[in-house]
Amino acid sequence: MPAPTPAPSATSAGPVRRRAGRPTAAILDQDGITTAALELISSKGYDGLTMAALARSLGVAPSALYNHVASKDDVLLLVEDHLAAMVDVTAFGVEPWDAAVRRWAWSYRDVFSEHTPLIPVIAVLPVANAPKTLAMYEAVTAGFRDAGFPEEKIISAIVALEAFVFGAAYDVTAPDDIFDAGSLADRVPNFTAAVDRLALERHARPTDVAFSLGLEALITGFGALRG
Amino acid sequence: MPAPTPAPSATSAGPVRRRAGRPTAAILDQDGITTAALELISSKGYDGLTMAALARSLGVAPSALYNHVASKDDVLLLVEDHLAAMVDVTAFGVEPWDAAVRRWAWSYRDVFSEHTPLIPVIAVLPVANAPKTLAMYEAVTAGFRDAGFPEEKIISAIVALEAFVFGAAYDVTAPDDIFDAGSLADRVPNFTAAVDRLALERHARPTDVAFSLGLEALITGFGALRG
DNA sequence: CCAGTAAATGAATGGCGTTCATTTATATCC
DNA sequence: GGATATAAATGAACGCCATTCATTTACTGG
Repeated sequence: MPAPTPAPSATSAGPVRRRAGRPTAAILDQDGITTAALELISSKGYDGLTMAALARSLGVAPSALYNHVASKDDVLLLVEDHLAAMVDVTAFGVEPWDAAVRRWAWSYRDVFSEHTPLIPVIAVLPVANAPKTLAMYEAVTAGFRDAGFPEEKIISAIVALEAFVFGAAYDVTAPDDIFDAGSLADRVPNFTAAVDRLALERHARPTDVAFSLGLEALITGFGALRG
Repeated sequence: MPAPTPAPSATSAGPVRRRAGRPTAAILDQDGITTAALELISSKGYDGLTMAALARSLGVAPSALYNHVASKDDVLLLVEDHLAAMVDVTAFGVEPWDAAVRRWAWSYRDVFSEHTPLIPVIAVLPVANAPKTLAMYEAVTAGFRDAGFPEEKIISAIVALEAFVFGAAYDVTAPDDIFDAGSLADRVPNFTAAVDRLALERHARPTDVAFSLGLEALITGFGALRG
């Protein structure tokens, strides 16, 4: 009898109720799969994360994974939810609103800049199946509300900040010379001059300068919305 | 004798010089490949854009494509560069700076929200091989410079705006109920209340409200940097 | 007319995610 | 305590993918 396909979920809502006999000690579970996937990603990168490699690192046949996970995208969702729990939301309710947003956004960007292949998945998948991600949103929402944000604007502000964070996460992964115009440089003099001028500044990583610039503008702009 | 692999490029720098005899009328070229790819994307989506399908739509064997393109990523770069030319930069130098940025950013987001699978490619690939993309950057850079922007901040500001645009492009594609917490709703009361409150507003698409909110904050914040 | 060469072919390769009939091992019910 | 129900594991497929390469085709400059 074929095993039923599990519903897509980053964390199952506790153990499934048991009707009749079943093995006590299953080799696989979602936590183990998540851990193995994270180890594989950190050692071989996302190109190395294949269902076959994941199964091999767990000492199991690839098809066995499908008893615990509906698809490879479901594995990515498990990983995403694990990472969401690593985003720093502890400043909300402790530090002032602007400092809390700053800490959250920097940490959010740093976590996902190492995991940009997840972004297309996150952006499209409902949060209902990602409890830790949901917990992050809850903390941030409460922080905005307690800071006097009008309730109807909170989600929009978070969505805008998140969009900026995801885009900035990609930017971190870009090669240093991405803006080198090469042989076309003389066709784009203003752009080339601006790129060269920025290169003279030796303060911080360009990607961090850009992130700071945008984030501070967003914090200032959104801060004015508070009642 | 095997044909040489073409260098990755969104548009070759004119026809390759001819040493000896060669056919005058090649069936394929980069323009034709780009056009066929765009048609395929618009009819079948990015899942339907395979090298085999692309070749079939051009009446050619898949391997023939590799005489004109180095890889599938190279095809995506061709498509990206075509789309970059559709982004509206005409307001720079004509309308005031803030209005020009507004037009550019909205148009940039709208174009790429239909082509989010390109974003991971764009974010990593050097602009040297994408002349139309480079032309867009040139127009925007000149607009910032003429508006009195300090030269060392121009690229950072553009990068920040672009990050926001790319993230927002993903947001456009998200399902309407992406923030439905489902059975976990009572665990995240603040978040659920804010989501419900936003749903009461019936003015515009939520994704457009969030984009406008973020973009106006960025424009205001960056506008203050002008000399 | 011959030599040179870009462009097209078609077969082959290796990898991928996923499916499914089957087997294994156990916990509960009678 | 034996029969039963069932979740979990297996291993062999499947279809699709991007890409490679030896070979053929068709043209043109010398």
